[in-house]
Amino acid sequence: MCPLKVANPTSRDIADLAGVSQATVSRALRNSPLVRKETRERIHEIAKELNYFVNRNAAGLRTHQSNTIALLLFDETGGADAQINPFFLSMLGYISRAAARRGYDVLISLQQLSDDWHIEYQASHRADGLILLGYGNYLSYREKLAALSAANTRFMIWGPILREHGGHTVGCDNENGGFQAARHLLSIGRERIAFLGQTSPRSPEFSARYAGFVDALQSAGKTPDPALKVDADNLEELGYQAARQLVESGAEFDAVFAVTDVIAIGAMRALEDAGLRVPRDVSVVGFDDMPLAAHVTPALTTVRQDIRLAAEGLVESIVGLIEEEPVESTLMAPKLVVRQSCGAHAQ
Amino acid sequence: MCPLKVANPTSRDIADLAGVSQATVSRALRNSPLVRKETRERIHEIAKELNYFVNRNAAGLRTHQSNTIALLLFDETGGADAQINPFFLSMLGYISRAAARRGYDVLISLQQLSDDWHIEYQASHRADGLILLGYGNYLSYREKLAALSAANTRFMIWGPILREHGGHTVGCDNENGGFQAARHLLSIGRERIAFLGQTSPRSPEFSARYAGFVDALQSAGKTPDPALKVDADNLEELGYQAARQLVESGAEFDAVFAVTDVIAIGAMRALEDAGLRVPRDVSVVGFDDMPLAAHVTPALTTVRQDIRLAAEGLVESIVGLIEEEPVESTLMAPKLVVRQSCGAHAQ
DNA sequence: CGCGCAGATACAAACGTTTACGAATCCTGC
DNA sequence: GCAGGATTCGTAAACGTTTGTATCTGCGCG
Repeated sequence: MCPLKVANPTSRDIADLAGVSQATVSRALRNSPLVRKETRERIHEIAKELNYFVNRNAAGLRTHQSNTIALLLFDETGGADAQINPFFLSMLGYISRAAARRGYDVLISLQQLSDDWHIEYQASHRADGLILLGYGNYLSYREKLAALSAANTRFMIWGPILREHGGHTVGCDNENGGFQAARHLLSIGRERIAFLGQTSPRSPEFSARYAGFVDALQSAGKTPDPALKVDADNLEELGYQAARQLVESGAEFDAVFAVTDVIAIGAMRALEDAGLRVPRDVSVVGFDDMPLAAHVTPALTTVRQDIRLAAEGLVESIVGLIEEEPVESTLMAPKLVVRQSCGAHAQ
Repeated sequence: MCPLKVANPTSRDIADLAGVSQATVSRALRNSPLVRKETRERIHEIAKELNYFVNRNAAGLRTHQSNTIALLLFDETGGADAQINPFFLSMLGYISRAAARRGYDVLISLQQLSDDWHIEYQASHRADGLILLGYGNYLSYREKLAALSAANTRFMIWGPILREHGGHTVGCDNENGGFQAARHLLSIGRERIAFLGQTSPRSPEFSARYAGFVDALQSAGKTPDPALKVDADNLEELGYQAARQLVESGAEFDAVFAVTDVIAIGAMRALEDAGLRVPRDVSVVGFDDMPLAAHVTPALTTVRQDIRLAAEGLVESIVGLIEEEPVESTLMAPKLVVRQSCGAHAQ
C-alpha cells in the first residue's frame, strides 16, 4: 500500500511510519552506529519514499553550524554596475566544487569596499567561515579585517601574507611572478620594458610584482626608467588609457609588462590603435592567466596563477579553521605561460 | 560602565540588559510597531553594542524561511574541470546584487547534468527558491524539472518558454536574434553565410536561433545551404574545430553566424589559422555579447542579451513566486551590437 | 537465580527565535 | 469614577532537530 504522503514530512513522521522514536530516526539518518543496521536501512528507505530531507534550520540551530561558507567578492571599481574581475569569477567554480566535496555550501556576496561588510555572516550562523576574494585596497581593508578578528570570525584571504591583518591567506608569489615576466622579456632581447599598473601600498600584490620586475632588470644590469612606469587600476579601459598615455609621452619602449591581464588586454588594444603591432613592435606580458588570456589575438603571454589549486587551498584552509585544525598561510608558485603576445615563439 | 560582554549573545541577553522580555527584543529588532519607539531604539543600541545578530537558523526554523535563493549553474561540458560559461558567470553579479536588494542571500551550486540535482534545497529549507542557469540539454532536464514541480519547489529557469516543463522562465527571443544576425550579414552584402552550432531538439534555444537565421535567408529569397551548417557544442575548442572543418570541406562562404560567442571566438581563431582574414574575407557574428566579446581582436559583432535585465527579471520573479504573487514568463528582446568582426564599420 | 553487561531504543531537554494571546497600563469622554 | 478602547508589554507555545541519559531487552556467568 502506498504510505501516506505527508506534505512536509518531519523526522517524527518518519518515526511514526517506521515504528520507532524520532530520536532513532535522527540517529539513523546520520548513520550512527547506535542503531541497528536493519532499522537504519528501513528508515532510510522510508525517508526516501516520503522525500524527506532534514531541516537545515533545525539541525543548524541545534548544532550551531550551517555547513556553509560565505564567499565575499570585492569589485575594485565601486560602481553599482561593476563587473567582477573575471579572474576571480573563474575561481568561483573551483571553490564551489571543492566546498561541495567537503560538504559545504557556498554563499556569495558582492561587496563594495565602501560597504559595511557582512561581518555578521558568522555571528548570525549563516556561514561557518568566510573567504575573501579580490584585489583589495588593503588600506581600507585593515580596520574591517580587525573587526572580523575581533568578532572571532574564521576567514581566509586570497592575497599576500601581511603582518597587519590577523587572517590566514593563500596567495601567489607575486614578486617571483614579476621577476619571471621581466626576465623572459629580457631573454628574448627586449631592452626597454614598460610597466603598467598601480603600485601604491594599498595594493601590495601589485607592488610585489613590480618589485620582482625591478629585481630582474637590476640583475641584468639595467635600471628601471621612471618614464616607462604608468599607473593604472585594474580595468580594461584604464589599461587602454595607460598604454595610450605611454605612447603619447614619446617614451621609447619595446615591451610592456602589465600587472594584470585585464590591463594587458586594454593596453594591447591601445597599441594596435596607435599603429604598433604586437608582438612585432612591442612584446606584451600580463599576469593572472584568466580564461580570456588564451583567446585574445594575439594570445597573451602571462604569468599564471593556478586558480584551481588556489581555490582548493582556500577551501581546505577555511574548513580546517572551522574544524579547529592548525592552518598555515601558503604561497603558491606562479608560472610563466608563453603565448604569442611576447613574440618568443620560435616555431 | 561597560556593559558586560557576552560571547555569543542571544536575544535573551539583550532582553536582560534592556530590562524587557525577550519577546519584546524580537519585536523591536524587527521594527514592530507594537513596541514603543524609545524602547525600540534602546534595544537596537544594546544589540549593536553587544554585536548581536539574530540567529538565522532559529529564525528560519520558526518562520519556515531562509531568505536565500539557490543558484544552480550547469556546465554543458560535464568534465570535473569544466569552466562555467562566462556568459552565465557574468550574470551572477547582477543576480547577487538584485537578490541583496530584495533581502535575499544567494547560494551557488554547480550542477552536472548527470548529477542528482539538489532538489532538496527547498525541502531542507536551505533556500526558498531556485534559479536554474545554463544552456541546458533539455531532454535530460525534463524529468528533473518534473521532479521539482512535483516537490512543489519554486524555481525560475533561464531559457526558452517550453510547454513541457511546468516552470516559469525568463528568456531571450532567440529566433528574433538569429534573424537580426542574418539580416545584418545580408545587408552588408554577404551572400553565403555559414551557421555554426548545435541545433538538436535538446538545445531549443540554439534551434530557435537557427530558425530565425533561416527565416532571414528565406525572406531574402535564399535557401540555406546544408553544406554551410556545422554542428558544434558550446566550447571554444569545438568552435575552432567546426570552422576548421568548414574550411577543409572546401565549401565557399563569406560569413559565419556562430550560435554563441564562445563558438564564434573559436571559429575566428580557426579562420585566422587557415589564412582567412576577419572581417575582410569572412564576416563573423556571434550571440550573447559576453564580456570577452568586445575585447577579442577583431572585436566581435554579436547579438546582445541584456544580462542585467535578465538577472533582475529572474530575481524579481523568483521572489514573486516565493511571496506567492502571480508571475509571468517573460521574453526579452535581443539587440545586435555591431563591432569589427563583421566588417560593417563605415567609419 | 540474580547480577551485570551490552546493544538497541525511547525520553526529554535543549538550541534561539517568532507570534498568538492575554494582561497591564494609560487615556478619553461621559 | 468608570467603561472601554488603544497602546505596550510579558507569557508561553511552537518550529524540527541533536544528543545525553534512562530504559528495556536478552544473555552469559558466577
